[in-house]
Amino acid sequence: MVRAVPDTHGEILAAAARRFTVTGYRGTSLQDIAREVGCSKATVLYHFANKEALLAELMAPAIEMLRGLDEQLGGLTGAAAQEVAAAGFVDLAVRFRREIAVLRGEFPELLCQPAFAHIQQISDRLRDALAGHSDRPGARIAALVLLAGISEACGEFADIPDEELRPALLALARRAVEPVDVPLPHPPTTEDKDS
Amino acid sequence: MVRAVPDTHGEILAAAARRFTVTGYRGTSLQDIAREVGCSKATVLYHFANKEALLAELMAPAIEMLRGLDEQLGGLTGAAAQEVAAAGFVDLAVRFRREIAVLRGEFPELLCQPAFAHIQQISDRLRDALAGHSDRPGARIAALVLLAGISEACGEFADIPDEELRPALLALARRAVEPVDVPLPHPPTTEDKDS
DNA sequence: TCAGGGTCTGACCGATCGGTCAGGCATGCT
DNA sequence: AGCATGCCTGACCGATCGGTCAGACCCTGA
Repeated sequence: MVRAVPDTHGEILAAAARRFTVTGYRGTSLQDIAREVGCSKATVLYHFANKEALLAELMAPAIEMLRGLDEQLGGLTGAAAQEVAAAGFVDLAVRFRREIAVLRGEFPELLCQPAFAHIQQISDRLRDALAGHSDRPGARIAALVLLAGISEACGEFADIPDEELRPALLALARRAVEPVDVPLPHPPTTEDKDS
Repeated sequence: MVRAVPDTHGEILAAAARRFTVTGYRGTSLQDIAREVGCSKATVLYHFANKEALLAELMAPAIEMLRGLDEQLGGLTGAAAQEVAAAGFVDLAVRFRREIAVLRGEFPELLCQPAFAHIQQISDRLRDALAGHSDRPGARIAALVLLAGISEACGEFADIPDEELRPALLALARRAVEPVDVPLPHPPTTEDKDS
């Protein structure tokens, strides 16, 4: 036994992650987290400035990976952007499915908080890339449904190992995105948007 | 002017629908709804027994349609079940996108309430049908992502007319579901589950 | 004119929320 | 021994939540 040091900070973080995935961010009180750790609510607030700071520290790795994907997507367009966006987001969703599940349905309110300032813009760009930067409604709808569906559903795949979940989601994403029409021999007419 | 009768009941219902779609069920207080209507919180609770009853009356038509779809799905299997489930759920999502958006992320807690007792089982059967009643992980994952994605995203399509949204979602659903392998001339081997 | 029922309201309730604060209690350094 | 520091706690705070209640305000019919 090298160390019996309690590491309360980490325990609180882990307990919060567990509770948030079950009852959501707003549905979990600091009292709940403290009870799960076995300490007082004041102790939770001793280790974290406030509830939002707890969430921010919990989401930091996922957000960093999302930011990295956004940079990769910077110069890409069309089918290349679709492929990178799909593979990158599937990777992110599989690895951080627990963290993403925390945001279940509370995204709109949460990303108003300063800690998640640019997430909305990043996910907008991610959706555009997945749609092949097309403005056809079908492409945008498919991209939005796919992103929302993977985000929403990945939390329920806790029993499926990563090496099985990842290819299944990726195959689904490749089927689901509306193929971009650039490689067609004859360029599309202007009526395409209304079809 | 045949009637200047206020119809406060209906106004409260409409205001609640508006607020719920923006800030969610738990994120909307009775005070918020009362403020939007222009009456007191006590008036809201005069017309509705409690907050849950308000939600139940708001969701009733959507739930009834979902129940009807469940009955249709009763005797179907394979590709037929997939097609009916996809078309039926897309119809439901398009028509009741506002109501479905209310449940954003609060599904797990809400369907514990007695008013939504059997919704969980119905949506489970809907997912099974969409997966062609296959137990392949890929099929179940695709069905779950599709249902969650449409539910989650449809609330953001307020600006897209029904006649445009419906075929786009239906085409996406048909692309996204993993095809059931019954009609194949050569029956699949047992390794298919692991591919 | 008055009684009665439907509609609405302000005041209030207990519970719970996130967050603050003074102080207790070890431990280790001087 | 005395002191400082880090960790933790119970008690408390104001705000807000869903919900209750007695009574005011109409309108209508006898």
